[in-house]
Amino acid sequence: MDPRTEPRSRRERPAKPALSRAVIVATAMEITRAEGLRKVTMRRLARELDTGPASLYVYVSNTAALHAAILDEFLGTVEAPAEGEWQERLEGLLTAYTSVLLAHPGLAASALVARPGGPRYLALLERLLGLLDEGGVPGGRAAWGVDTLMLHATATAAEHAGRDGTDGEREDWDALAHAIDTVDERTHPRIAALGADLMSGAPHERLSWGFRTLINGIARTPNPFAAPDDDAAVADR
Amino acid sequence: MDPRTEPRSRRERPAKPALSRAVIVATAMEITRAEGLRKVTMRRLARELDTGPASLYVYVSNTAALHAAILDEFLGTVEAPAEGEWQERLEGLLTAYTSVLLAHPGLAASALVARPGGPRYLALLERLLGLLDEGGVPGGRAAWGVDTLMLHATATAAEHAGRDGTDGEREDWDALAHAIDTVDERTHPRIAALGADLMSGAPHERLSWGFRTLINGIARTPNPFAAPDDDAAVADR
DNA sequence: ACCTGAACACCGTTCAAGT
DNA sequence: ACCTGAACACCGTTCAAGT
Repeated sequence: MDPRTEPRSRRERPAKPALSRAVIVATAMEITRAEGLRKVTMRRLARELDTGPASLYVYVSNTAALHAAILDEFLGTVEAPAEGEWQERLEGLLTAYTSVLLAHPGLAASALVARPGGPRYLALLERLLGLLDEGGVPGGRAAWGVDTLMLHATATAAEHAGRDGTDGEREDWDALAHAIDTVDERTHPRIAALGADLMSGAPHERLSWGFRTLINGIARTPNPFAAPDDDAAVADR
Repeated sequence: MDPRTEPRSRRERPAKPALSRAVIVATAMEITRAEGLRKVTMRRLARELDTGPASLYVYVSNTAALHAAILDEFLGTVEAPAEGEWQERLEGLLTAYTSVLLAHPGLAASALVARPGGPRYLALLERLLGLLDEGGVPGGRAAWGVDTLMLHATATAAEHAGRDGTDGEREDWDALAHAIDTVDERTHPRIAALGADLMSGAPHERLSWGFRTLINGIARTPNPFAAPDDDAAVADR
């Protein structure tokens, strides 16, 4: 088994795989895991599968649909915490969702634009609604709130996944921090007064505060479309 | 001045404009207004300016920086309402910001990724912080909350600007609505119970509820990083 | 009937070679 | 010293022509 004596082709191709939707999606997920969703292009996929890009259109209607299928697949890996108060489990589930998006650059941006509706998405939705119900949040508020919570998680991930961390991103942050630091206190009194508070906190602390903020707001903001269920009181935290 | 007798070249070129950052940004804004930010590419811009794409890199470091400059310019057109309670004016200002993003497809997506830090962005931030201060929201919560409010507005706009409204978008929505309608009530009890509530409400009603939800949450969720200012009480609405 | 090569219409960015 | 033509390395999608 000495790797030096073992002959090895540059890339092991077990014959040529028969094309199918399943093979395409599986290959796309491999690329996503290795290099991020941005590299999952029709042409790249075709190259990987030893065919021309036109062939893929027999199984996948377009790039957006392919990305949506990959997203739903990844949603299956979101794990909910098993213990704690309902708020903690809710926050944990949302944090896990955010982490999955952050782990694969480009996934978040796609989740923001694609209307997800696959089975894994529905399962995640159900879990979120279950936790809100457990916390006594009225149905109408939970129904609208769950969208807001998902949007917050997705948008936060998209914001962070945008920057490749390479170069200009740090500069942008520094530039904003400097602009806030040196702002004219006559024209921008509030920014000057708050100063460092505006840039404080690690990303995960900001995310956690955002979830708690939303949960508190959802619990106490009546949905004007739902049956009157406004008597519920939920404790702040 | 009869337009039929007035000779008119296919495109009036007042000689060839001297290249400069200002000319590039101005031309880019024209394209954005007419066809959306997505059409603002280095090559398209170069074509419009009668030169090669390489020439633009003398004045603009890359496409992302150009898009950020355009965004900040558009932020200057966000108008705040002059009357009403602080919550109404805050919601109005955020709605105006959202409308600007929605008016120019691609702007929202860019706002989500680019760290905005231009003068118009700072002015908008100041106005938002001023309104939160007027409402008695403690500084630490306002400092973190303002980011959350902007993110919610930006993400909502990005979500809606993604769909060109052309074709597959309606199908996606119908598919999700159908999936929710026909969900198995044993595996997905909460989705089944809430049913139509999950899809109810016009986009602007959802957006408004989202802002109110966030404002309510921000006012009553302590910022763990700021000085203790937890005694503030703000009425629900 | 099913599949796909080749084409159409684009991209961002760099760099060597010109003025 | 300054500017840019041309090249490199890509895109998504369609459709006529093949098997």
